[in-house]
Amino acid sequence: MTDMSGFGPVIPPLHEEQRSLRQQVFERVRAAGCLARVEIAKELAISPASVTSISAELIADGLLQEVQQDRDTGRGRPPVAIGVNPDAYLVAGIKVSDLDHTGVISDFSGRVLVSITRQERGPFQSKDDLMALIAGLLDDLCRQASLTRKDLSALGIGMPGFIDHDTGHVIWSPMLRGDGFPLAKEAEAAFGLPTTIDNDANLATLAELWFGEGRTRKDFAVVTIEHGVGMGMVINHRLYRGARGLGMELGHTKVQMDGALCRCGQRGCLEAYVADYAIKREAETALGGRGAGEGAPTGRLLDTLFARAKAGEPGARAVFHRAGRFLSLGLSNVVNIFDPELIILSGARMQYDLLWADDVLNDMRRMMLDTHRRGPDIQVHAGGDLIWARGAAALAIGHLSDAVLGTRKELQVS
Amino acid sequence: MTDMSGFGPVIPPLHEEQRSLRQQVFERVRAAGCLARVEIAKELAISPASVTSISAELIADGLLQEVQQDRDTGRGRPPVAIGVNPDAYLVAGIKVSDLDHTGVISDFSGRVLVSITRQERGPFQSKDDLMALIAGLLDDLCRQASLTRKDLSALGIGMPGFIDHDTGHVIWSPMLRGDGFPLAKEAEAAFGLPTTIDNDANLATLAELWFGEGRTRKDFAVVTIEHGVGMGMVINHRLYRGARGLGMELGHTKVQMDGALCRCGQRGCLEAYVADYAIKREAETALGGRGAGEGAPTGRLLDTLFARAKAGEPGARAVFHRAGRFLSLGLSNVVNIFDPELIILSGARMQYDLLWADDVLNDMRRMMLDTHRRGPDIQVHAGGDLIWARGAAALAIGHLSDAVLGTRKELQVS
DNA sequence: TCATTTTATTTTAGATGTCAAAATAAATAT
DNA sequence: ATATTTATTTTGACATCTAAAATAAAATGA
Repeated sequence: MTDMSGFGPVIPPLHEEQRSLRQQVFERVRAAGCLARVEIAKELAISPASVTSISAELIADGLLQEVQQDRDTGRGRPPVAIGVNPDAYLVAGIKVSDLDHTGVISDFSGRVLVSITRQERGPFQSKDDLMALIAGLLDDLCRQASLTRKDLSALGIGMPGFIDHDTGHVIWSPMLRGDGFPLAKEAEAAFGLPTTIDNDANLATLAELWFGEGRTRKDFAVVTIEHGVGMGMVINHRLYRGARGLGMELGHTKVQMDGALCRCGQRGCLEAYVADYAIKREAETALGGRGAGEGAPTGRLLDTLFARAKAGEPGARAVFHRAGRFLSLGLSNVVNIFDPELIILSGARMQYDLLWADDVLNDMRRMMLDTHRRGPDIQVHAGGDLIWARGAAALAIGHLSDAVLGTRKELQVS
Repeated sequence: MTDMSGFGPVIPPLHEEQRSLRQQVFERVRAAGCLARVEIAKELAISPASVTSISAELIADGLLQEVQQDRDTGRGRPPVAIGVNPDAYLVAGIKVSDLDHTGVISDFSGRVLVSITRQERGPFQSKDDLMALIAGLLDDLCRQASLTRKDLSALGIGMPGFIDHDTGHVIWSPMLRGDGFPLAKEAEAAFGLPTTIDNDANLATLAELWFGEGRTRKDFAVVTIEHGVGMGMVINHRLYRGARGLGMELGHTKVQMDGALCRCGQRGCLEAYVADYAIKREAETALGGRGAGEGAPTGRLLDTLFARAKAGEPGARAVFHRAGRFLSLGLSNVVNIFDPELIILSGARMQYDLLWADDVLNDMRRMMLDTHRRGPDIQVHAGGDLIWARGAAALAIGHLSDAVLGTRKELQVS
């Protein structure tokens, strides 16, 4: 270091991180459902006077509204609670995948108005096929809700693969044969809606952050087992997407040198031991033709395998046992890296409870560093398909409210 | 979700993250070395009027000063640059380890006034031994600089192990036989200096963030190979320590189920293949007694092994080759998780260039997901021992300047 | 040389956002 | 009905930041 070169981190101006009081008040009300002005003032440590003027503005803008609450208070003037105005905006959230597609229309308070679930296997070869699929889901949703696209204010889309949320580009997706393309931009053009996109694991994580257990947690990880293995990470109440937007690919971290073949073409990826397709290919061997028949869908095959394992069949048990062991190894790596207070195991495959049996979690704890503290809480959310679409809706609402609250500029479809 | 329960993340008030303009101006000047008022205004997108008043205040407080610069400008009134006042405070940074201990005294502008390096193997059994070691280093530094402890304003201490920076507790350290203890607090009491502590890998990372290549990078990882394998991660210009303060333990992520024995007692840790001691135990076998003699220090043994490998001896090469392969696997996991733009390999063992030979880095790139983008830059900093102590000094300066700038409260030894 | 131009900084006079304190409102308790 | 309690709003003040004008300090060009 020469004398005049300076030192210390070169931090860019912080305008983006600064959340205005206006925005903080809104987010606090949204988080609480409804909240009296006094409580807002107390929680944010600002004066009641400020809360009055800010909330008056937000109410005038139609974003918040006063809500009636049942009296259970003691003496004194009763507080009047403020909540998000559900009718401020409507948004759609859509998640497409290689088989299961889901969608919701949600109001501005996060309530799901209508939802759809559809199973439809590709072939999705071109981006046009994909756009058509999304358009179909969007139209079905609108029809079901007796709305038109014009009634919506934002759209969130999720899909598997490498999705660059920041730029709105699909870099690569197993659903897409060709090159990636700027999905967000094209969806905005096609549907006339400001569109935000993300990968499916991040949607599940957003759903937990916005609607689930993660709401009150500062940091947590969500690990999904579907066709692949995904992870989403919340750091300091925000979804962390990796330094350049494409990280958190737990499924492709290596757990074995020159190990099992992964669909990504490499060897030893966690996914190649734990994902859907990895279990399936072992199931075919283990069941030895006594399975659900040649060419049966993965779900049927795995269900059969699981039943056999539960019935005590050694071959079937061994398949789940190995998958569980590698999962525990992968989870211990997450703990050793991130030290989260909570890990949520999410996704339909979590119905196979052998994957997270006690011995799996004990294995994980054994492989964690001993720092004389409680390990992370583990929760399993085998919940329904709608999780994904609700995450997409959260994506849309988040983007929308940032746009509306951040600057006063009108939201524009650029 | 019921109706009144709210949704969206529950974010606590942001007072801590809000950096005052005062602080931003200071940090920008520090980062640049010296900077004219106009440029500060431009970079922070604030008015020159604000810069005038803020910088006047900072100069009056003795934190900044106007500095003379050579004129190379065109017409117009020449800008007058502002820089950190080096004499505002002095701090000490000390890093202790199982063998090599280093320390520096640095002025407020980060310049190293005096430094010491000492080799001294334990036994450090009790915290008293450790405190005595630190006291000795501190006194040596002061003597060498003709200062007393009272001339210093802050102390940063780093050591290997699980160090909880936030609470100032040593949870566990290989240097300590017994339980952990509140090192920061006890050092404050013993030396009369506000003390901040961290683990050694984080010091190396801070040194890069404050003084090195990392200054201009938003995100990067530092991987250290010493007696163990450590990692530090910078996310958004800040050192990230994991959700609960004890993460980033790359050395103990598992790269092999039931693999090689690690000094932590578990099997398959990356460290058990790549660290100092892991190579050493293979070296003893590979050299078969032709090494540096029974009981030779690790460094001598590894140097011998490296020389043999460079000379082409197959057994010696094989040892480095295996370590390199596992290192590449570990690094690819870092990339797949964090997607950093830069990875810095740091530490004295990086002088063994076989560890990061082209085929190792190519292996790493092969194991990274292909996202059609450039992989992370890789840099190797085999630099001197002072890195660690300078990182500790950065820790102290950062803490000190936050305290001085954040609130106007006088810094107090609590 | 000295007015002109250019660029940097400071001064000045608001605009804005926030708060403390006082005033008002709306309930319960006596 | 009146006092008490709690919530909210109003008011006036203060601090922060800005735009615009004024001033400062240099090079340029007559």
